[in-house]
Amino acid sequence: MGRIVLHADFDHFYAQCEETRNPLLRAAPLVVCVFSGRGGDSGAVATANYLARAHGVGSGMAINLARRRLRDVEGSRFLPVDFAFYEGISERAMGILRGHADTFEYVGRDEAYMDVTQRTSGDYGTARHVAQQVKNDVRSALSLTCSVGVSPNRLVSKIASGHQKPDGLTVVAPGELEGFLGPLGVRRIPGLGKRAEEALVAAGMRTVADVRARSVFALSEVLGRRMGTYLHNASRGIDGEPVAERGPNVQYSRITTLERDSTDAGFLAGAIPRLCAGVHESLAADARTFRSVGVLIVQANMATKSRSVTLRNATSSLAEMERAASSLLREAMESQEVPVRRLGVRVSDLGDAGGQSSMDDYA
DNA sequence: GACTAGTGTCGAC
DNA sequence: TTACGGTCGACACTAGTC
Repeated sequence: MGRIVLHADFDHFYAQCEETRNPLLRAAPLVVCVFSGRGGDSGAVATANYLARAHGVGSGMAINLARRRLRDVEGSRFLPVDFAFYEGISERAMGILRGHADTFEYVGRDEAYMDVTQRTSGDYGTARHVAQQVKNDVRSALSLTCSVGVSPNRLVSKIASGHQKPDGLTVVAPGELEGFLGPLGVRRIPGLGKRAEEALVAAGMRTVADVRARSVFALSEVLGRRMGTYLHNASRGIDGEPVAERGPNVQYSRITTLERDSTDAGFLAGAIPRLCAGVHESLAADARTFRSVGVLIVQANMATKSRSVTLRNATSSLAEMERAASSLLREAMESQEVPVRRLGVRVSDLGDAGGQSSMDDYA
């Protein structure tokens, strides 16, 4: 029996959350923003509803640019993100999705995979009903719409869920894989971003069908062996990755935009305690230890730099994290000529605190 | 050659 | 005319070591 995998993706999730709290927001363009610490409209767009998207506003865009695009649109609203509120809604949504899955995989606040092979006995008609039921349950419990893709694997279901948005339901049965994928632009393949797309277009490949026409060797020449092999399979709708419960984090980080660009090591060091405290809070909540500490620097020209160090022993000590981060920052700043815009701290090489570590370490 | 540590880049959400 | 978040995962590449 072939597998059947669902992928559910909530439409412009943060904007929809805001709309459930204030339904009047549905009537006009809505932009949910991450304002940086610099005041004014410094920051980026997290998401926008479909009325805003119709004016060319989308995720990742500078807030200022979004303002310009909606300058003449009456009633446009710009709201700051409220992650705690979205998280609460997400938990309830994920609970509903999980209830419809044999195996459930959380991907992010607004996205999940569900293996439904057993409960549908591998039948696509039944799977379509399950997908519709998922959508109905989410709508009646939370007043939210989501788009669902159904196919033999994660890869194609993910592409399918994005095929008809918002509120879509796209089923791609095993015999329809190549016909479904062929006309799509290469960028629709997950994991393939702007850079890879540019490289493929330069090599004469715009659609998935174009990719399929090339050998795995030709693709590897353009994108490297690993990506080439992945793309060769993806263009045929081949993906053997199982739906699996998410494992623990492999890293935790905090990054902040500084009040002003600076090369002053002392000023930058002032941000370290708060960043470390944030990282440590997440670490403590999950009872994890760390062995590697890193600092991240985003320069005023947006180029990035990082420095990291591996400690002798795993630890959960905030003081040790701060010491290591401060020293890495000092070291990085010695050769820093371009002003720094954003500063971050990251820990990795994680372990379980378990019983071997005293809770004093979390102090 | 195998392995590890460290750095930088890319991509998803 | 520009403008630009925060968090996480993965991997390419290099250098050093054995």
